[in-house]
Amino acid sequence: MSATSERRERDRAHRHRLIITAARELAEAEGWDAVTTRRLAERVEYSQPVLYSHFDGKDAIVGAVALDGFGELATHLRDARQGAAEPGSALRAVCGAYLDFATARPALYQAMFTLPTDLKFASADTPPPLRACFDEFVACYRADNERRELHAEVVWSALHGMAVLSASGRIPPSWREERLDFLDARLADTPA
Amino acid sequence: MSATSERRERDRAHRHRLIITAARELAEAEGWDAVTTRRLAERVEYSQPVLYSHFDGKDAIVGAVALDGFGELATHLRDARQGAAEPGSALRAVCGAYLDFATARPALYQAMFTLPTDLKFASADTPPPLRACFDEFVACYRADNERRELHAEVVWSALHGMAVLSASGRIPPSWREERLDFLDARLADTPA
DNA sequence: GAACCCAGTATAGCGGTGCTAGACATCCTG
DNA sequence: CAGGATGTCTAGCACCGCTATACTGGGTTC
Repeated sequence: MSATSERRERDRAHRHRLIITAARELAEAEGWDAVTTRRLAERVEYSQPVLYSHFDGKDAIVGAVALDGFGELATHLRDARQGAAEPGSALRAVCGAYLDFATARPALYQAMFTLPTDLKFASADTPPPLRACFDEFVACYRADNERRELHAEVVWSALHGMAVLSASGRIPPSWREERLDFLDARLADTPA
Repeated sequence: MSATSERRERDRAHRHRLIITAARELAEAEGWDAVTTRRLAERVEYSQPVLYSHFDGKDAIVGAVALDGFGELATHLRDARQGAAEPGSALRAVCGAYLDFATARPALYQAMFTLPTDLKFASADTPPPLRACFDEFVACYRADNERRELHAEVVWSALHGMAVLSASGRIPPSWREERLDFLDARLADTPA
């Protein structure tokens, strides 16, 4: 029983990932409106009910894509922070990387922040990748800064606001760099 | 022909508003998912096609509700700014009023910022109420500040980010005041 | 005053949605 | 090799946004 059931479980996990990546590719190619359960099923070459044996519903699929996105965003931010020439420029680098991510993968960003998902953010069971993203902002402040978490929250809020307001054309995309410089100048850690 | 047709036009305008307020009330009571064209038609006691004689589609109805929201937000922000004891506390008052509005009317705020609408924000034809909201932030900075518009954009972005991130439970709602104080302290106009 | 006309309304229906019950096949187990 | 569990598909439900078509009742004209 073990060998075959193990293989089945592998196949199942493989198909699980297949559904997630197919949903993401379809969304990035044609937008989330095009991601219907029928089209998704057709794309993975299974019938609709199979999707429901892997996920509780469409929202859960979107949530799985979003979770992937948080994982990628976390590494993206970490790379930017660690690649900064000096500690003082870490925040600026992370902020730029954040907006890059949001504009480069709009569909993914949409799944992470504006689409209805099954992701729970209630309390201690925050998904680790989401926490990892937040921690990248926190890490831009000195450890002895008692309010570094609060600062990180505000920075993240500002970046998210800039991302969605510029994506919907409510603020002009032209002065992106100036906004980022301003944000960095005003919200960065005060040097010791 | 004039008297009756004028009355008809009045009736029509009245019904136009009836649809908008019905959509808004339904959304605020049961969320936007519950606002379907059928339920909305039933609520205004007309049949579905009547909605389409007033609006291009559901998105346009949401857009009309959103436009109402921007008008209300503008006056709300103006009241807060003008009610500030001294010019130096205007920004703080406006920011507080903004978050109050977002948390007090979540469905309305959703229509204004996250739902798909027909509102055009492309270029010069920005809807006046939206421009009025933005101008309230600008007015919190001195007129000789050359970058007051840029500052206003960043403040608005931060507030919007705080509104949606706390509404979705990604940042804790507890430290709201501290975040606002921090935002005001760092982003306010530098005194002359 | 009667015939006409037309704006405005409702009925009924189209193609699509997310989701699921039941029939069916396929493979492991005893 | 039969029995049973596992897994998949077909078919369909209730609902969605939206619209073509039929109808009706008031205003206009002869």
